[in-house]
Order: sequence, then C-alpha cells, then structure tokens
Amino acid sequence: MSTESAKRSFVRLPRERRMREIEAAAREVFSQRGYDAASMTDIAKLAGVSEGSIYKFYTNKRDLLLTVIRTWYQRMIDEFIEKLSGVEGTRAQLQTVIWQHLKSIKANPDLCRLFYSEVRSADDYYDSDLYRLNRDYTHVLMDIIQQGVARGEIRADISVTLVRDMVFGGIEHRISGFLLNRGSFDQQEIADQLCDLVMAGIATPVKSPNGLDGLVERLERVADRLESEEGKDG
Amino acid sequence: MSTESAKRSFVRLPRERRMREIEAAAREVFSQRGYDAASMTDIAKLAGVSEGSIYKFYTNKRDLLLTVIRTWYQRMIDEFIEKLSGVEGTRAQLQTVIWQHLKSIKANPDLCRLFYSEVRSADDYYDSDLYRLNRDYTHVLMDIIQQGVARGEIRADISVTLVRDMVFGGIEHRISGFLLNRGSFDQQEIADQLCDLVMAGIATPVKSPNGLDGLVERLERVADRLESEEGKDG
DNA sequence: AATTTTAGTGAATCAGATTTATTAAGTCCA
DNA sequence: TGGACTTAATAAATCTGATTCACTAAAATT
Repeated sequence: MSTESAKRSFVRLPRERRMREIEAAAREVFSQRGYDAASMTDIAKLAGVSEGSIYKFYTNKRDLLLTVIRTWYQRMIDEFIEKLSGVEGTRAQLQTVIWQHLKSIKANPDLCRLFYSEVRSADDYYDSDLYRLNRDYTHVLMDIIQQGVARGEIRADISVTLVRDMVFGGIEHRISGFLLNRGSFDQQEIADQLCDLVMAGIATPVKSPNGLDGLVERLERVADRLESEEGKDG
Repeated sequence: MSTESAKRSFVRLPRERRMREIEAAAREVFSQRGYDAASMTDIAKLAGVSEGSIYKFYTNKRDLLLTVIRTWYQRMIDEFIEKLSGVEGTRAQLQTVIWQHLKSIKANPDLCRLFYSEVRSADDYYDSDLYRLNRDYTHVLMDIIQQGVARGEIRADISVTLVRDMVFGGIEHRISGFLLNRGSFDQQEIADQLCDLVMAGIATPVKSPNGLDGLVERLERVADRLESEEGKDG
C-alpha cells in the first residue's frame, strides 16, 4: 500500500563473478541434498539471486551440476599429478595413486557420490569432457604399470586396463559404505592391502627364491664333472 | 452428444495378477527409458491401466522400480547358486562366479544400469532388502575364498572382503563401457584374465614346484660328497 | 544524452508425480 | 436374486519443481 510501484533495484555483478557465486551455492546445495532433492529455488536463494538468473548462465540444472563436478575434478587431478611427481618405483607409485585417490574421496564424499550416481551413469557421459578428464586421471595409473613392465618389474602378459579397473573399481566398492554415510575408513590400511594384493598379482615372479640360481649352477658344474669323469672311468 | 453419460466399463483382475502386469510394464519402460525419463503415464499405458491404478498397488514410482529390480535380482541369485553347485576347487569356483556374474550383466544390461545408478547409490539402500540380497550374493564369493584359505590354497593373510570388492568392483568398471551402450564384451576373456590376476595375488606361493625341494636336497648331498672326495684326491 | 547490451527479475507455463472423489465389478450372504 | 460390502479402476484435480518469458534497470558505448 505504501509505495504503489516501488522500483525494485538489485546489485549487478560481472558475469564471471556471478557465475562463480551461483556455482558455489549449487555445490553447497547439491552436496547437502543430492541432485534430485536440491531445488533451483534453494540454489537461487543461497546464491542471493532469482531463479531466472541462473538460466542466464547455465542452460539447466544438469549443466549446473556438471559445472560443479568439473571444477572439483580438475582440481583433484592437478593435486594428483603434483603429489605423484618425484615418487620412484612401481610399488611406491601405485601406493601413492591409491592413497591419493582415497584421500580425495575422504575429502569430498558428497561430490564423489554425485559423480558416481548422477554423472558417470548418464547416457551422455561418454561424450562429455568429464569422461575425458576421468581418462586422463586413470591413465596416470596405466602409465605407471606400463613403465613397470618396461623395467621388468611387472609381468608383461597382464592387461593394463584390467589392473586399472580392479584398482579403481576395487576402491569404489571398498568405500561405498562410507559414501552412504557409514562412519569412516582407514585410508592407510586400504591403500596397503590393495597395493599388496595387486602387486602380488602382477609383479614378475621371483626367478630364484633362496638363491636357487646359484644352487643350480653349482650342481650343474658338479654334474658336468661327474659325467666327464664317468666317461674316463668307463 | 450421442450417449449422454456412457457408463464406462473396465476389466477387473485379481490383485496379484494386475500387480504382475504393472510390474512387467514398468520393467519394460524403465529398461527402455531409464528411471527419470520413464513416466507413470507410459507405464500405465503399456499396462493397459489408468495412472491412478498403479498407486493402488505401489506406493510410488520408486517402489515400483525397487519391485522390478528385486524380482530380477532374486532370480539372478537363484540361478547363480544353482550353477555353482558341483564346481570344485577355489580357482574353478572363482572362475564360475565371475563368469556367471558377467553373464547376468550381459543378459540384462538395462536393469543392471538401473541397479547401479538408481538403487545402490540411494540413501535408503543400506536399509533395503535389496542391500541384503546383494550381501547374500557377494557372500557366495567370500565363502569360496574362505574355504580356499581353510584348504591352504589361499593365503591366510589376505582380506576376504578386499577380494570381494576387487572382483565385483573390477567387473563393474570393466563392463561400464558396455552398460553405456558401447558394443559388447568378451565374457570369457574377462573372466579368465580377472581370475588369473586375482588368483596370482591371493594364492599361497608354491613352496616347491615339481618337487624341487627334494631334488635340491638330493643334489646337495651328492655335491657335498663329491667335493669331499675331491678334498681326499687333492 | 541517446542507444545498446546484458544482468536481473518474478510471474507464467509446463511436465509429471501423486491425491482424491467417484464409479463399477465381483462377492457374500439373507 | 438382489441389496450390502469390498476393492479394482478411473479421470480429473492438485501439487511440486524446472524452465520460459516478457519485462526492468544497470552498465557500457556511441
């Protein structure tokens, strides 16, 4: 009644800035509620913006989700590569990859769950940039195995992609309880066990345990002599 | 205009029968479209029933999905147990489990995807009967490993649950491409490779292949004698 | 200062799940 | 054999939440 038509006014921010604010709000709401339960109204409210505004920057709810996941994933990969530099030896590298992966999951279980349930299982995943990011990520592990093969530490007949699938798939299953809010997990223990199991499966078998090689050599020498002496005798 | 108030009539079926028809329609529509894209209208239409009717039997869309998955899963487990009976030896049993699991995936990729993306990642999964079914299912593998340990075929120091996670997680990752409609996969090859890799990782190290121990002992005795005779000679 | 561009709004629209009021088919006796 | 009752079945109404749209106003440009 007081102001017949009060001219509403608002703060106008540069595109990039506003986009980041909306993304941050979306990340928060998606993390707390999950994709379906999160409403655009919630996100708009938290971002301090009207619902319509979001559509000025993001084509739809899913686009917003993908943006959130993409940012997180990119940061994760950067840290991953950084932490891996300087680590030598197949076993230590494998251990680092697993440990680092577990750490990322522990740090952002909500985003992780979103990635697993909403992004990775969608039809359009294979054509998305997130798929490509994920390939880069897992390729790091495959390179490590391949180098191990080249150095003779790893059996040449194993399938590198199978190792990749068992490591990342194994981790995912192992921590699935944690992702569904069941307490925590022992990062170090899982990393150690998993690393041991995988290495036992893929490492080149030790040729001569307990100095078998030397033993064989010695015996062959002896046998040779024995045979030649027998020849003299008979 | 013709019939002022044409009395609509309909076929009335017994509860169980109608429920199965609706379930069958739901399975079809969910499989083809996925959960979100499937509409209750679609399902009702295919079941030859009005939308409201579905709610007489199922509390909501999700309940319907869970019913579909439950039926499929139960059948899968039954077949699984049946095929496993009579298989002896840890390696053969493991191979059978993996092979059978891959077969199930290949037979119903759509339901499989629904299970992965809509059921297993939901908050209420841990309290659902489907979780319990899944536990029964994976427990079969764990029992096999445990028996292997008891027979001395499997190292006693490995974590049985870790093996479970690596096998099922590994399989899931390996066939994820197939689930997203990328061609097919070689069931036999994957089963063999995975089985080899896991067995290499968990089998008890062979103490003496080909009776090597006895051989070594005998030859050492001989060598010792020979050397001591040399001592006499020289 | 006029013009153009683009951030921003909020009400309208639309889609799809769920509810509700109502109808009619089968069933069970008196 | 025809009410009384139960419950399958319906169709329309409701409700929720994403998306669209017509419009407003702050900057930027001329």
